[in-house]
Amino acid sequence: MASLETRERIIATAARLFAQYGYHGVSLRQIAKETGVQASLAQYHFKNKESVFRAVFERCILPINHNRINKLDQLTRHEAEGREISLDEIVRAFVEPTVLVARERGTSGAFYAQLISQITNDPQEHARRISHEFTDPIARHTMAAMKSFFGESDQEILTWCYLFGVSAMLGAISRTGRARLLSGGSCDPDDTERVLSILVPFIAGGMRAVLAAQPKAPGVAKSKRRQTKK
Amino acid sequence: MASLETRERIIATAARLFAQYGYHGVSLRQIAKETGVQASLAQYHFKNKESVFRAVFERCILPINHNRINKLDQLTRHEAEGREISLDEIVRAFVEPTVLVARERGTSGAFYAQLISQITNDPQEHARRISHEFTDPIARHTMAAMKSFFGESDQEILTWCYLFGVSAMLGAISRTGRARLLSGGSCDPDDTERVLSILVPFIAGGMRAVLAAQPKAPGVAKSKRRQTKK
DNA sequence: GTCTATATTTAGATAGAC
DNA sequence: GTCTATCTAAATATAGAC
Repeated sequence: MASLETRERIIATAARLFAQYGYHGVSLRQIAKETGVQASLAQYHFKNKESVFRAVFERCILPINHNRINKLDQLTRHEAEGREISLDEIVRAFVEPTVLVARERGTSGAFYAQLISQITNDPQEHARRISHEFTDPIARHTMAAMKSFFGESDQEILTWCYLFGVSAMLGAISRTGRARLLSGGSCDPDDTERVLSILVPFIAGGMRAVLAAQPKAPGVAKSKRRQTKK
Repeated sequence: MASLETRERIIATAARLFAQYGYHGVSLRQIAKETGVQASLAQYHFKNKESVFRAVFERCILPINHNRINKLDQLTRHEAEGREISLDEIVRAFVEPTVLVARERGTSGAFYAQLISQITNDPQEHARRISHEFTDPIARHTMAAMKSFFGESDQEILTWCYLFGVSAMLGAISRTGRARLLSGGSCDPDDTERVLSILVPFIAGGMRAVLAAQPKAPGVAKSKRRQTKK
């Protein structure tokens, strides 16, 4: 087997195992064994566990971020051409790529979703480093796209709303079986369009309600803000 | 040192370590060492790692759940006495106890918050068992209190909204430093009243927006639903 | 690039002395 | 209840043959 092929196979196995058992729940030996290679070979291709995890997460997050940026930039272009953009459209642009990947069949998508879920709210150093490198830039990009709804000065509310939105999305993509269980079977986590049709208005509506509940900032003229209704 | 005292000290150390490094990131030996006892003593008090984790999580979740039930039942009583209850009040009743514990000073509250965050979206067996035992009952209790806002038949939307709300709360209590970082310092995660004043309308407003976006169920008379406005 | 072999640590768990 | 001692399994990591 060619070297590059082996590397790829190790990454695919690692994605599955890290998603299932978490960073510390998996050993390099286990990854090598389930890939069908020797442990020392995994250590030849990646020198340690963290670099395997980085490779896996990079594989997971790059296409999602690419997709998110494309959708956001497309909305920005439409706006420049005069069409009015709704907050719902921006929210959909930032949650849809992840939700779709999470429900892909026959790919590592479900594992990727679980990795994102693990990294996002984990306080550990290795998780913070990865989140900072791979997800902070796209966070800023998304927040910039939402900024005119929040008023230029309101970085605090914008940030909290973004973080609450991202977290809500994690509830939609993590495979705990809890939605089915608590709903008595009426929730179908695999029906992505249905999930998005609830998740998107939840996040966008939540943001609008927060804005409506805040006392208006004195220095910001009303005309400088976009309206928040659909 | 008395036996019960030692047991308690082990639990306190374990809470800190599990919160910091996750279930697989901690060994019994490490817990024992940092408690200042022999490893075999930890194995005398708890027979294995999972039972230590269970003891820690139980310690963490019982007072929070107790507080949540009290607040919800108080609202139900007020409603029986004729006062109209808002969705915001119910949401606050279910997020406030956790957010307050998460920001307590001088207790294990911050660690407890991180444990809840770990358990909630983790697909692993040990996490699912604990979540099922300790958090599903309170989830059903909370959803029952929200039911009249959603219509009796709409278990699906109610469940998704509850899960999105819980996840959004996790974004508010996990200590990743991301809020401060992305906001350029204007977010203060330790200002609990401020965080709640954004989190509560976010969740309640999200739920209202989801309800508003759904086509009305044909069999449910409008009079059977509570109004969803504040 | 892939393998065997091995050095070194650390893990979970138990037996038995006090 | 607390300790020492120890078993067994598994981890990371490296050296060196092919």
